[in-house]
Amino acid sequence: MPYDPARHGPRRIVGPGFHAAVHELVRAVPPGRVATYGDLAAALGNARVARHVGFALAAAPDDGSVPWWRIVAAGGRLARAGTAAAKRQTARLRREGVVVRGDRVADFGGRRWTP
DNA sequence: CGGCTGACGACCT
DNA sequence: GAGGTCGCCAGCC
Repeated sequence: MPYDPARHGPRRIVGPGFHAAVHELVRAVPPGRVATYGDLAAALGNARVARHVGFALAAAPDDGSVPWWRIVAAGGRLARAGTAAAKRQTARLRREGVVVRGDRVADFGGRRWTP
């Protein structure tokens, strides 16, 4: 289906360096707080590229310089629930005082942080 | 240059 | 709630 502004809304270009831009934003999330993929995508100018935020995190260095564990899916859900990555994320969040029940962040409304 | 690969989100049945 | 569709596009080969 071709792009149709009436159906799909205004097209916005994310542009090159997207991963780096995501990493920058993620570094700004304070400890004990969480942000969503969609929020970061919106902050980057295109709410539809939430997926790419995820891809950018997958490519992020896992050395602590990018706190990827503070990024959750819409509604406070953990992405990739049940995987080893999700377990690691849960452990790291709890270490910061974030309560996680099952695959969800408790009190998501109060924990949510947006750029 | 073409094809493939994806940490999502909104919406539908 | 559970499961499927589709839009979205940078980065890597």
